[in-house]
Amino acid sequence: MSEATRQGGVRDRLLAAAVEKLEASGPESLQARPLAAEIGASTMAVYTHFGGMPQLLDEVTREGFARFDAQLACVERSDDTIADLLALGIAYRQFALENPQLYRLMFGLTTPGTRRAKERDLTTEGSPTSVSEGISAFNHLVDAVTRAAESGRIVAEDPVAVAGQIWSATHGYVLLEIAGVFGHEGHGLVRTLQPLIINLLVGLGDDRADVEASLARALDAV
Amino acid sequence: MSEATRQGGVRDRLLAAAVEKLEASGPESLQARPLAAEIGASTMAVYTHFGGMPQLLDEVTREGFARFDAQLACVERSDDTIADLLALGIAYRQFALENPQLYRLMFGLTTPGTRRAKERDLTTEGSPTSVSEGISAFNHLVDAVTRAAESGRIVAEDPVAVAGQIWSATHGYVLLEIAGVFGHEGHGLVRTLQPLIINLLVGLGDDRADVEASLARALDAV
DNA sequence: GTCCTCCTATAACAACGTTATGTACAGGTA
DNA sequence: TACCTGTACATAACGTTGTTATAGGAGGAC
Repeated sequence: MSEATRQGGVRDRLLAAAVEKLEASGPESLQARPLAAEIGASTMAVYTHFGGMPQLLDEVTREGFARFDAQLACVERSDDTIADLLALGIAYRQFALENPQLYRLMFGLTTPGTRRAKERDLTTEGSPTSVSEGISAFNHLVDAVTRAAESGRIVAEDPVAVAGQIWSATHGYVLLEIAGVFGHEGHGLVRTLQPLIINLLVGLGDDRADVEASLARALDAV
Repeated sequence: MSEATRQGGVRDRLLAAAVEKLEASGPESLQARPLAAEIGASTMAVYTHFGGMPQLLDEVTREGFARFDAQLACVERSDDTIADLLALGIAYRQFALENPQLYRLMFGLTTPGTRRAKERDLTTEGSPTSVSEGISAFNHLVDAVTRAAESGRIVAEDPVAVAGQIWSATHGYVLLEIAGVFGHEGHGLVRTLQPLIINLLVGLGDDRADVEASLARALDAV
């Protein structure tokens, strides 16, 4: 373990290997023995550094939200608040499609493969810590909605509720796209997600032509 | 096994026990030994009747879609096509909230707890059979959208695409509600789902007051 | 040097999915 | 009736999983 240990602690390398392996081979491949072997350590490393596989999964979830938050924070702001909102949605979808396994784990949709983690409650399965951290990523959306409302483009008396609506729509679409419902050639994006968000924003008070112009602007900004 | 065998075959009782246990204790509790013991049989019953735990999970998924389809089929039609559409959404949410574990399994969001089912592809994880059967349930929505478009309430040149939009929104909201994001007192329904669908339908061309009237009608019909 | 603490490797345990083996019971054929 | 065939079942075993117990070793405090 002489040279392997050099690049970061055992804990960090274990966590990094877990995140990578999750996306590569799915959650059921996150097993204590192969994971530890991958970084040249023994199984005990999982228990001394995390306490067990469920806690390691929690840390993977936390790491996922951190990356998610970082990616959403990269979205720049312009004077077109709707374009900013749409750009946020584009970044949201991009993260989910690039990290589908991580995305599902983050939102409690992945069942922990660990057998003995039966104490988890169903309704709070998003894991208590991860939900509160997920709020950080959610706040990006609330901010964008608030700015869009302040700019007069949409009506949002309750920005949190409006953000919840947009979140629901995007979340649902992204999961269905990951599941392959819309086909694998990106047809779903222009046939479903873009019209969905456009229609929703029109319903929220914006003009359709203005939304489409903002969408074009957001797509160019990528 | 004298009296236990009487009520239905071993296969049916095994499947019924699996569905019940899934909703009661989560997917990781679907284990061969306890399941077989629950109906007074030995573990081999799982293999003679299903071939293994993954196939049993597939059958549970199929059963879920059958129940889902049956529940959606119960929604009656009226001359208010938007009210019918909303009633379908109400039934959709009701099924998902009453069978959250089954719902997540159906849409491939639950990782099979069985370790050796590694051959599953990520993009087709909705499982090949279940997606095609899920289309049956989806067709209820497409029909409702088509009728709403024909009645002139909304504009839907591509009813399948519009149905996909409504599906995405409802699916996403329901999953977030199951995850407990909107709190557990049903605030999410009136603050998020109802405004979301209303705004979406307004964006699709209907009048806001008409949508709200139809929603009231759909809620009364329950 | 001595002690203390943390981390680690090895080995073992219970439980899981799965498979192999032997047995009991059903239905057809003579 | 007697025999054969095949399906369904119970028992036991195998490999792998998460986890735990135990012993060994590295690095600082005094």
